[in-house]
Amino acid sequence: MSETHEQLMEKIVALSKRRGFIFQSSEIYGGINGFWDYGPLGVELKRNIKDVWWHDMVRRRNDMVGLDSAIIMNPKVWEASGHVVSFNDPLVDCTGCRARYRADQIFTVVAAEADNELLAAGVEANDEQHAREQATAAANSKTRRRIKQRGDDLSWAVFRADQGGDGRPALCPNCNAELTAARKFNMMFKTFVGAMEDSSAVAYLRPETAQGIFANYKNVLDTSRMRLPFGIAQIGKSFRNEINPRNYIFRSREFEQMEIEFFCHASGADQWYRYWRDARFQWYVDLGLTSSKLRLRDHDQDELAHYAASCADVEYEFPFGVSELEGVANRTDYDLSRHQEFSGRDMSYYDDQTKERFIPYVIEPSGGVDRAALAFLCEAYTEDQAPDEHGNPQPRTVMKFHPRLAPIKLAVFPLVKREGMPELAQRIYDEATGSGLSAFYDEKGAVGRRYRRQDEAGTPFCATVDGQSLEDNTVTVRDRDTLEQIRLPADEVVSWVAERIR
RNA sequence: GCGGGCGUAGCUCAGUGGUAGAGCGUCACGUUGCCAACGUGAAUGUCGUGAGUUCGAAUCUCAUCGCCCGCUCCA
Repeated sequence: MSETHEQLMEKIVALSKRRGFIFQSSEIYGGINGFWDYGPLGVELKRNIKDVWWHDMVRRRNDMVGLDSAIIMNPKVWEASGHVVSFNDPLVDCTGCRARYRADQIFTVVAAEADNELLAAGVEANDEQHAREQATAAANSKTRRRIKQRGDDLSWAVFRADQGGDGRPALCPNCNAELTAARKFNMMFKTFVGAMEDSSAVAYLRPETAQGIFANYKNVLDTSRMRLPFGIAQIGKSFRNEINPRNYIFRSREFEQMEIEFFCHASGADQWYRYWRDARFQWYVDLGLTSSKLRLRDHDQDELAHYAASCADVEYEFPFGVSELEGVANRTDYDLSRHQEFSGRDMSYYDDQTKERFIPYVIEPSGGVDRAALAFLCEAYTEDQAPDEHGNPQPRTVMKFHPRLAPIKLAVFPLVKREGMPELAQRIYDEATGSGLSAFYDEKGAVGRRYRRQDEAGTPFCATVDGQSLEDNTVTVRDRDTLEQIRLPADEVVSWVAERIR
């Protein structure tokens, strides 16, 4: 990350605090790593993101229904989902060069003839065969020749760093020093349900909202009269005990997800996968992430999780690097099959048309609300020039949020604080808030300063009551991005703004 | 978790052992008639937290918490 990118990120963080978008959690007690609070402007931004998503993905569609499932579920859910066993990363540290690795990706290869050890090396590899080849290739020429000569007479030992080699320590791929024993971190937060804090009372804070959808799939099917293909959508908090939260609100231990599980027949899964991948990408574009900073990246085959047939990431180029906003995956029938197996409940679907019974495939678009909020903050942050009272250009900081996402839609000012201007401005403000518009009234100080304050909050429109207003009942409306002003009848301002934030 | 950098007013930062500072912001009054830094005045800090050294610590030592960068990780 270059110096200027760091500085840009720092400016965005500073503005977010200064204007009340985002605060560190428990700041008065020194904070707590990986947790964040949203201030008055931040909560409006975040709520707008969720509202727009819910509107676009659920209410506007006839093939989607919503759900709000509990954060704490029966722990068996997480056994079925695989999180209890595999939602962890066994890690090892090098005692020599202090590097850290995922233990399941590190192999130690030992080749010996009788008691004479020819080769003992650590390598990064996907399986034993590759590990052996890589270790051999990395050895010096004399050793390579010896290995080739001796061939089958050699005894080989290849073991993974998290599985141990009969008491023999694993070796570092970088410096060949000994690695520490593997330590496991399950990333699920544990808690206890009820009065007894024993193993039978252990429960987990959900690491994803998706399982609440799968667990309710039958309930929804039986009660909503939905038929395939259809989706269930949910927005909610999830928790992951990240080893190392980083990059502001990007990787937090408590975060919010917007997830869809879209159920369909296996034969249509690939088509629906491509549909949702493109639709979700376009959603971000439509909300203002139009720059070249937004990408859609298909995963390579070897990058896929074991349950996924295909997967794509919507990525955004943050100041700290390109990172994932949302993942869209074809999860096949893996999840429902697992729940059928673990719960003993039938998860199949009967199609009256084709007389076919099957377990549906699932397409999962899974987005992070906080990551989206951060992307919109980064995208909105703009420094440009605006003229001062003498017409000389001055630097200006403005948050160019899409009007649908802007925390405040309309600010209302009296040009000066007298001659009845505050009264008319107040009436317009009351009408705005009364009709559900997020609005702000300000009569203090010079009007130019009030405009600039709203620029930092990202308010798209400012209405100003002036002397002429008192004669013909019109006001000026100023555009945040162009600074242009138009004159509108005072009683049309609210509907004019409402029109532009749909 | 390892290594490096950092933590002083709401924000950005100065202050290397002797009374806690600046700019911006905020608030009040005045001025102001459409785009920040006009005038006058005001508030704001256990110098991240806790211990230690010292006659005396923002400053030195240790611990701890948090932030940033790299490694690592990322369902």
